[in-house]
Amino acid sequence: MSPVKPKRRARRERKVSGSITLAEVAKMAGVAVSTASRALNNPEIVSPELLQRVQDAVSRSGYVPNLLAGGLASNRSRLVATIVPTIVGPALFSSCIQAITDTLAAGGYQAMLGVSGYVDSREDALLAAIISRRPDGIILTGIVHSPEGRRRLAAAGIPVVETWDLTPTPIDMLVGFSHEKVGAATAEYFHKRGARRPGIISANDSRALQRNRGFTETAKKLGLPEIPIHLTLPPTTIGAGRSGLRSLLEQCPDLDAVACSSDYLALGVVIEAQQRGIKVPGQLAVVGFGDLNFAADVHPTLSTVRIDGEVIGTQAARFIIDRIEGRPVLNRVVDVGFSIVTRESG
Amino acid sequence: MSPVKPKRRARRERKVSGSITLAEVAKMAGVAVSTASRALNNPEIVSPELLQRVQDAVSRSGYVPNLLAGGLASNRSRLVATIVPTIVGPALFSSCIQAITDTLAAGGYQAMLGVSGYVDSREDALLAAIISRRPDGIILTGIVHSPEGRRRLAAAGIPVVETWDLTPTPIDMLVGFSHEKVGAATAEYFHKRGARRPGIISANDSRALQRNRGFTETAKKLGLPEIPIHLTLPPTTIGAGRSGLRSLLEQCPDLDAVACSSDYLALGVVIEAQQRGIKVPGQLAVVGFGDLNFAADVHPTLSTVRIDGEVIGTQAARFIIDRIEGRPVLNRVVDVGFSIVTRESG
DNA sequence: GTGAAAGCGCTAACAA
DNA sequence: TTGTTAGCGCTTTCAC
Repeated sequence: MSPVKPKRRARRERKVSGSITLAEVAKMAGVAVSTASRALNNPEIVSPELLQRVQDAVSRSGYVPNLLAGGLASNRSRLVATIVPTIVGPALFSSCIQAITDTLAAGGYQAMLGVSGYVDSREDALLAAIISRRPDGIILTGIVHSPEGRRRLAAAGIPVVETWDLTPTPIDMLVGFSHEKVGAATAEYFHKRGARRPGIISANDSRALQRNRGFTETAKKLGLPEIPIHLTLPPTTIGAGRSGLRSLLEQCPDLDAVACSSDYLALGVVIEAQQRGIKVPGQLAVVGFGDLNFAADVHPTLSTVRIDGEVIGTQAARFIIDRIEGRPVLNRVVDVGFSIVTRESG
Repeated sequence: MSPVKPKRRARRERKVSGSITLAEVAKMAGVAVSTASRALNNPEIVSPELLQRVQDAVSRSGYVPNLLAGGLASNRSRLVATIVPTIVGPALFSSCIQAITDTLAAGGYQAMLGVSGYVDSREDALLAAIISRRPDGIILTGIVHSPEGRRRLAAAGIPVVETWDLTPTPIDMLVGFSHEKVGAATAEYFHKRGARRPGIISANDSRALQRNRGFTETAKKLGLPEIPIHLTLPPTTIGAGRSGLRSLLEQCPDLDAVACSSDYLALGVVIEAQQRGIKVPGQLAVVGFGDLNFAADVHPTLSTVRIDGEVIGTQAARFIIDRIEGRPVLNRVVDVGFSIVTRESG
């Protein structure tokens, strides 16, 4: 019986990218593709001569590697996704994101920023889109609220770092600080400085609410009266601070201190107070949150809670890199703490 | 002669991703991979019954598509990269980026944000990293300065939109406004309102410098004296505005108007003026740039140049989507213009 | 409408 | 060291 000769199929017609491939570079350099690949990824294991020839071919051809293909083959994308709720609001995240980007870049990874918005469903969709791209790690600024999202993340088996928040049940790794302690410390701060009727102006987001809880509970222990709270929708603006103070004063004319969930709100409070002839800090003490770049430049200068976003970002990126590169991460939770910066406003 | 029997090689050992693949979904649904693929990407061409079976299998297995593989095979990544110089500085970009993200998401594309920093070499490196990921389009906020970068972009054959600037030689598509005209309009604005000794406080970046040029040239035509300029390094802050005014007043004590390259600077000028007992707008008119969210909330409210970042972002994203989807882009350059918002400060 | 299989460009196992 | 080649998981021909 004659052997079944496989039918020779015509070569499939496929539209190709058109750009230079590693194979072409290899041919130019007169080496095998694998050698060219090694020359680019592990130059130290290639003989100097061939290395040189490959590098020449690369620069002559203008070759740009296709990381989609590389990632698929190696199962490593060299991409670390960072999800932020917004880039509009609290400029507080900015230095953190910058630090993440820089630290990752230094380690040979690329940061990919995704903006989730404040809607849970959007966040889930973004998460799915991101996981589809098989990043080597994911950094979340703020917790993922939906259980669906958390499950997806856990299932993906990708290193995850949550930031800004010290939640009791992290998905994987965590770097942040205790919002409750910030609130408690602020209440003590006011109390120590003689305030007897403090209030709160705060964005209606979960982290700010945690700080409020810390504040009110401590205030109670210190024997302060019920704390009036004015909530405002994010993003926090100077305007919201102004109207917040108006509303708080209506509820409570003898207000003598305000804790704000952002420096923008605090600045708004100061401006509104000045307009009304209320002396800050004489009659009203104001403490903000974030130590944004203007806090030391306005008049009066703003007392505020300072968080080191850079430290958070750097640590988060390190966590991811360590995990990717197989180094053991002993302590999965890092508390970076905070400090209250005393300036003129309170 | 007996046919050469190809030696049966042992199956290669390869570490695999471990996650569910389309092949497994297909097997679960009892269909071919190609059918499963079609069910996900072109549901309308698959029979309702098989479609249902595939969808069931997807949800039962928790399948997450691998877009690296998909992108490699289809030569379309569904990724649009957006490069921003920074996310710290002018919050002006924020609404633009948000609009880009939203518009792309609505069209089924994902926005990937890259932060370039202000260093050219960093920008080039980022560009290379991004092109390696084969995005379907690239949106640049601000021009790419290095010729190397421009060449790379052109060579990549990826749709490119430049934004914020109306340069004479766009790489591809462009949406922005004329910074020179902004400067000219500001000079005219001051002149019309009676200023006789205007000055400029401005960041030392190319766009702000273009506005300065427009300002000084128009001022000259209007017969105004030489314009004193104080330059400051980005990012623009309230503090920089304050010291800027101090320095300008030293050079030129009879200053009666200041154009600032950002609202932060303008607010700093207002604060410094108040500290010195200079009346704004009585003795000093101040105009900012950006119409940031606080401009209407501070006291006095800030006159400023307003750019609609949302329009820019939406248009940029539309450009990209149209191009990707093969719709003809007739007009590759869009001027979105600007307006001067008159408020209390000038 | 469905299935088989040939790639996409690259990495890595294996052989030499 | 270097070369050969089998995949990575998917899309898209091509054939039925």
